[in-house]
Amino acid sequence: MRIGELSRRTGVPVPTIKYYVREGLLPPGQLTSPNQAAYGETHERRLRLIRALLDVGGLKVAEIADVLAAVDDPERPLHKVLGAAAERFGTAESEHDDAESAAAHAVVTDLISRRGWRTHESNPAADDVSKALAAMARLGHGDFVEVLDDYADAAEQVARADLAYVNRRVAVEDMVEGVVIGTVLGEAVFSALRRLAHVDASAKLYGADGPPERKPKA
Amino acid sequence: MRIGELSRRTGVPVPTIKYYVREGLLPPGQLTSPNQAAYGETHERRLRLIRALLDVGGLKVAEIADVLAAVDDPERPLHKVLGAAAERFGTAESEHDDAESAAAHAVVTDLISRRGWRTHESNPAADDVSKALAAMARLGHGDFVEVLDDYADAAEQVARADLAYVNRRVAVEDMVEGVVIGTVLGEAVFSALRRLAHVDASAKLYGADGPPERKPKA
DNA sequence: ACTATCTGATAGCGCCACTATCTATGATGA
DNA sequence: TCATCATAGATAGTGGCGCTATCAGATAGT
Repeated sequence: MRIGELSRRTGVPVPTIKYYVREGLLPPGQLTSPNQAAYGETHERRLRLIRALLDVGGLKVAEIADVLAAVDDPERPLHKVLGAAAERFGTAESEHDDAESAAAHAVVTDLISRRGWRTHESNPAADDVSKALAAMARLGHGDFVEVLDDYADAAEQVARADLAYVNRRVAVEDMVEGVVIGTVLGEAVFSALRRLAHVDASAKLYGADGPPERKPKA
Repeated sequence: MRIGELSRRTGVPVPTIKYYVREGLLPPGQLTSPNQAAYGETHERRLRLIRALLDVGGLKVAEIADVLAAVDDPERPLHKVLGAAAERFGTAESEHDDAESAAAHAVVTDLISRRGWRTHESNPAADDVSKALAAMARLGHGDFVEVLDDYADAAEQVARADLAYVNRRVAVEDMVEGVVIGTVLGEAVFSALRRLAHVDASAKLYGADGPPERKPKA
């Protein structure tokens, strides 16, 4: 298959495919002459994965490059693969070391130990949680922590479902790719389901006509 | 308070504050003379909300403008407020009408009716779900639909917790703002908790040393 | 009076995901 | 054979976004 057909099959413009190759997202085609290259089904599949991660998962091109490099490296432990994608926040950068951040960090540390989660508070995801909680606290929603356990229950349930899914189809496809797809696209699925469930819960709580009348802002 | 102090208190540079005012995210200060304006605590609070939505929630400035316009409009029904923020995907645009999209749409319609969710398949979030499922199907993960009910269970649980939280503090703060904060920042919290739970579930399933050895790609 | 600060306006910057254009080469078909 | 088309690889440009720099003219505080 030449690049034109790859483009036709996936709907990705030819210059964009070349761009992905330049950025290391997609391996170059097999050169058959100085200006002809052949692409196979692995290219097509990889290209679809890239577009899904971009369009549905919302990852940036550089993040996708990291993730795919991890996917392609058989030495890389599976649990490190997602660390490459997990840095959706600024990671460090704005190091608020105020009261809210400290309190939020303590809450997260407590949550992890209380639930017996086999992870460490140094996990970047733990920082993300405390960053979000600290932002909420600064907005006067410090008591959001009271629903954290409900959230954690649901997160455990989702994680169990994800792991079972990946584990079940280990022989069928490459497992690591399955983890990436399940994690990134699964997040998009869950997020949208949550919005649907919000509508439902709201309808059940307030009736079909929506919530009660509002008071104007102070 | 003048703009300099507002900037100092929130850590947002003065030109950025002016930019937010231009973009309609922040109301202008009360003019006390042709070139002096006074800002109050509502401005400070609003500014912190903007930064949280931007930094933690990952919303775009234009989306924040929509959401805040809805928040400030007392006529707007509460359940419409989040529609403004819910369009995190391209909404329509790439209207794949292939087999995968049709199948995914049917799956979502079935899920909604099967669970008795009081929402309609025309909800943009439903499109988001089917878009993600269709992308998965194209990647050979069509059987991800089998975990959808686990996801939906968890989503219902989260939604119930969110509604209970918002409902409980209705008198304390403005309710609509609480919904926005809970929804947007809550998503960030849940997403990070899910990543932590993944690590834990993976450790429990495979042992602390991570998953078994990998096979190289075909 | 003098300096720091302010408003409002306009222009520019840096990043990002492409997209356009070009040259030199090779494939394809009447 | 030869005209036409597609391709590889390289470089430059585009449009959107979230700011950021600079300026003129006015005011505040001391």
